[in-house]
Amino acid sequence: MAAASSRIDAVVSLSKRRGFVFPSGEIYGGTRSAWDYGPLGVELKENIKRQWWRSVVQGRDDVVGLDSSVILPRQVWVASGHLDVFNDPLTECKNCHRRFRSDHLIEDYEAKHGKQPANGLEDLACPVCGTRGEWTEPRDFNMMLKTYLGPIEDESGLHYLRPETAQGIFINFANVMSSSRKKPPFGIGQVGKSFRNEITPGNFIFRTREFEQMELQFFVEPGTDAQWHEYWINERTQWYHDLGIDPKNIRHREHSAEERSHYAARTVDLEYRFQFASSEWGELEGVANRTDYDLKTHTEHSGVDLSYFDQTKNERWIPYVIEPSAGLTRSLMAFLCEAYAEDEAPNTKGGVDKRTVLRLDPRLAPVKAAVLPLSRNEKLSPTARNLAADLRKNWNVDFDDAGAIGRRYRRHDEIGTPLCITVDFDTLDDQAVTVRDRDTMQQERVSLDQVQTYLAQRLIGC
RNA sequence: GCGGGUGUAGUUCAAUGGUAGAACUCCAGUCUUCCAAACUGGCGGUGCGGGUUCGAUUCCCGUCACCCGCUCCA
Repeated sequence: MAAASSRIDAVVSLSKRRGFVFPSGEIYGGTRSAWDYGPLGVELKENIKRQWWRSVVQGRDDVVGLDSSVILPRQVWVASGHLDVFNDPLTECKNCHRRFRSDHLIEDYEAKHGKQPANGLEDLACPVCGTRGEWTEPRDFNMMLKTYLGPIEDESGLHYLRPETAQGIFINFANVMSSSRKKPPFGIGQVGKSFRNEITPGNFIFRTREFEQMELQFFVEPGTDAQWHEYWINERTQWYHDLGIDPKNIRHREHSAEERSHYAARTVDLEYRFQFASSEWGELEGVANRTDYDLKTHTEHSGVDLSYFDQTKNERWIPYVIEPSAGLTRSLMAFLCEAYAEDEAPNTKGGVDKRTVLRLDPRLAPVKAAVLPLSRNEKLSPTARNLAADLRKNWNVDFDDAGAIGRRYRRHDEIGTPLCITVDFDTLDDQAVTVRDRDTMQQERVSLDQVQTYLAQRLIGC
C-alpha cells in the first residue's frame, strides 16, 4: 500500500489525468482552492448525491426534499446569528504576525485587570511574543460572501450567499409542513452549494470556499432530541459503511463546549482517516443538535410563528432540530481515497504488472459498464455499438475499441468501472458476450438477450 | 495573512545563460482473438508578467498556483 501522503497525491494526480477534478480557471493561473469537476467527477458527485437522497429523503416516509435559494437577504443571517458569529474583528501583531480577535484581547485584559484598557489595543501585549501596542488596525473579517441585488450597488440590495443550506430549510419550515402534511418527527433534506470565505482553504478539495453540502434538518419534539441525535449519528455512519468506507477509517468525535457552533447543544463529527500531512483525520459530516434555536430566532425576527400545534397533547411547542450536515465534496474525496488501490495483475508475458484500480461501490462508479469489442473490426463493432446503445438507456455505459483489450480493461479499472463486456468472434455464432468483473477479474459468458437482466442484477441500486 | 519549499508535455522525470529531451499516456495507422503486446507516424511543455543580458526555461524582482508549517476553522 502507498505511503500516507503519496496516497492523496496519487488520487490528485489520477483525478487530473482521468478527468475527475481539475484546478478551476487553470488557463488563467487558477483561483486558490477552487476546483472543477470533470466528466467523471460530475458523475461520481451526482451518484453520491443520488445515494444520499435515496437514503435520507426518498427512502423514508418521514423526510421530504427542498431546493432553496443560494442568495438570501441580510435579515435571514441577522436572525440566524451568522452575521454576528461569522464576523470577526481581527488584528495582527506587527512583530510576530500572529492574528487575534481584538474583542477577545480586550475581554482577556478586562478579566485580568478588572477594567477596560484606557488606550484600547495600545495597552495590550501580544499573548505570544509579548510585544506591546504593535497592532494593525482591527479589520472585520466576514466569512460570508456578499452580493448586491438590483441595478444599484447599495445597502438596500445587500444579500449574502448562504454559508449553510440549513437556513433555507428553516425559513420554509411552515410552507413545507403544511403543503406536505408532515408533522414531527419529520425532516427536510437539501443538497446544494454553500459558500464560506475560509481563511485557510486547502488540502485539495477538502476545504474550499465554494462547496456542496447534503443537509437534513430533522424536527422532533423537545425531550426526544437526544435519542434522535444518537439515531442519526448511527444512521449516517452506516451510510458510509454501506457505500464502502471501512469502519476503521471512520470515527466519531465529540465537539468540546468551546468549539461548538453558536446554535448547537451537542455536536458529533464523523471523521474520515484522510491521512493528510497535517492531520490524520478530517471531518466528513457534523451531526448537531440545534435545539429550537433556529425556529425560535426566525419566529422572533420574522414575526411568523414557527411553532407546531400538537393535537394529541393539545399544546404548542417549537420543535428541536437534529442536523446531519455532510460535505458532498469531502465525501467524494473520501470515497476516492478509500477506493484507490494499486494491485498486481498478470500480463501476457507471464509476469505481473501494476494495476491501478478504483474499488468504488458500483452505485458510485461513474461508468457502470464498458462495452469492448475484442478488436476493431467491421463485424464486431456494429454489434458492440448496438449493445452499448441499448444498455445506455439504463446506465452510463462506455464504448471503447481503441488498442489492446488488456489496456482497455486497465483504463476502466482505473476509473472504477465495475463491469466490462467483451464482444468477441464467438459472439457472432453463440450470441453471447463475456462479462469481466473489476475486482475478481473473473469472466462470465452471458447471452446477448440476457445482458440487460444480468446487469440489472449486478447493478442493483445504481 | 506570515514563513519555508516547489512550479519543465496529460502524468512522472531529465537538461541547459545559446534550437528543451525521455518514458508512460493520448491520437492515427498496420497487426489483433481476453488483461497496460509490437511496429510506424503524430499532437504536446519551461505557470504568468517584468528586469538584467546580444541572448533567460536557467540569474533577479513581482505575481499566481500547489505542498509543508504557523494562524484560523461551524
